[in-house]
Amino acid sequence: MSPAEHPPFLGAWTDPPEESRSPREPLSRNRIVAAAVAHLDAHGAEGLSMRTLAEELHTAATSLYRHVHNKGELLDLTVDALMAEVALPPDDLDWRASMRMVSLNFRAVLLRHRGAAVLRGTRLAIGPNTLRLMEYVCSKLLEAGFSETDAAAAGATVINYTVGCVLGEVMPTAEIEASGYTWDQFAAEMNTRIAAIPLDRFPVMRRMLPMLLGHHHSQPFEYGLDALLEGLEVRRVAAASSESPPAG
Amino acid sequence: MSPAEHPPFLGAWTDPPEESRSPREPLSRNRIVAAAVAHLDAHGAEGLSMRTLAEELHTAATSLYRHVHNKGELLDLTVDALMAEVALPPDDLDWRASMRMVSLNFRAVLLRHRGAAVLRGTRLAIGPNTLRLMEYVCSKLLEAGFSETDAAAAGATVINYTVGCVLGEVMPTAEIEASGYTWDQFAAEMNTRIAAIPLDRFPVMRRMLPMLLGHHHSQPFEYGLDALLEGLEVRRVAAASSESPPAG
DNA sequence: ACGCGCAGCGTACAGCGTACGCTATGATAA
DNA sequence: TTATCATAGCGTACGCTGTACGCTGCGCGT
Repeated sequence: MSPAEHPPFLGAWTDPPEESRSPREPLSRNRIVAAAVAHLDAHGAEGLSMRTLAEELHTAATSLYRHVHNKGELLDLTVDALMAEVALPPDDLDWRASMRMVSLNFRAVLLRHRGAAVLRGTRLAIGPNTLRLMEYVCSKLLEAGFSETDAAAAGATVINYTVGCVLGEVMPTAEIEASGYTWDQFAAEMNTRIAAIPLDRFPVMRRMLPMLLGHHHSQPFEYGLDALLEGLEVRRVAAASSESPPAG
Repeated sequence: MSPAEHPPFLGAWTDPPEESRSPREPLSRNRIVAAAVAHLDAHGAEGLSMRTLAEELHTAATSLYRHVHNKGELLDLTVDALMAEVALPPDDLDWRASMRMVSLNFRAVLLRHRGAAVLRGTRLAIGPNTLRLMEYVCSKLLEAGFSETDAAAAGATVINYTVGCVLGEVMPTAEIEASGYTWDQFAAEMNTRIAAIPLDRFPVMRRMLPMLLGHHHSQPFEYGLDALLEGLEVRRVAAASSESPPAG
């Protein structure tokens, strides 16, 4: 039973490169999704193909289809998997602090996974982790006194605002990475592109575009978020007081 | 010179189907972009290929490249072209009414062109029409008394909120159209999918998901928009009063 | 009348998602 | 132990994509 006993016409016995001796843990949805997240993080939203993904998993492209109906489903699973990373605030915070924190955490996760963030903007992926997040947001709003209609609107508002902002923040940097520029080169390029456009039709933008594109830090995001929450609070107390006016 | 004089071995003389007698107006960026918008409106974000687009223009695919560097540029031009449709409010409105109106108009345009709306969420297209819109928003905010930093943040907030919401509204309907379901079938499908998920872990969502997905009307959007504007107003007056405190 | 520039196009290629059917492996029944 | 069978994995192939390249033929300047 020693290796030498194998008939030579089958070829010299060499250990098959390593994968069949430690028989490589089997494929699974989770392993595939994890690899997809990693690939998106490393190489951005473009250029994730079933073939390259399979290669990273030391597998054939078509093998993936045993675990995933099609690429679309894989992307949806990937988006939902990301949502699991969003930490939910502790229970004792009031609704406003909770929404603030969940929005910031959400944004942080999306910025940590810029490639997948674009997908979250584009695809409707309602999986368990997404539901967990929305469940938290809506129930917190309900228990704070928002009506069902208002809670739905307010929750959607917070989430949509967050996603919209992250897309706005991610797109420029995605563009930059794609073009191989540095931030400064890109800013210069932008300036020349602005200068090229009918010259003085946009005096304000000429000064402010860098500010609008260069969301490196979270200050503008928080500015809008806090404004939004403040407005929601006003509506909440207004609704609460008009709900039981005879008591007044 | 009558048609009958043409030598028969070239085939019987029939008018070349019509395109070479009225020699079809020449290709141009504008014509291509217009066709792209039309195609996106008619067939959704998926399935816009250079070949199909060329076919609609009675042209070969590669001819398009005489007027457009690549597909990406075409998509950017398309998005920017859409922005021209956003009507700007009359001059005499105050900043809040202006922002409200520009946001509603913006949303209306994106909903009118659902296919292209997804692109606006994904691509960074800074063309003249986009700049015109941002120029208006920012200058209105500046003249209302926002500082440059705050105007940039507030403007970005309004725009990003609008885009984020529209994406949230468009995605479900896009999903529906793609799957060929009706709205009711989709709702039912969603309910079964929710029911399939670990059953009672999401009691709130079970009731509220239809509300969250079924944004047929603009009420939730306006709810959040008005809240946002109210919060921005609070910040504006606070900044204005703290800017000249010695006068108090 | 001639020549040239350039819009338009035909062909070709690499890469994509994925349907289909074979193979080999590991669990189960006898 | 041997025989059976389900199924994970894979090789091949098809139709589609974006687009590089080089030809063609029309329209304008001379």
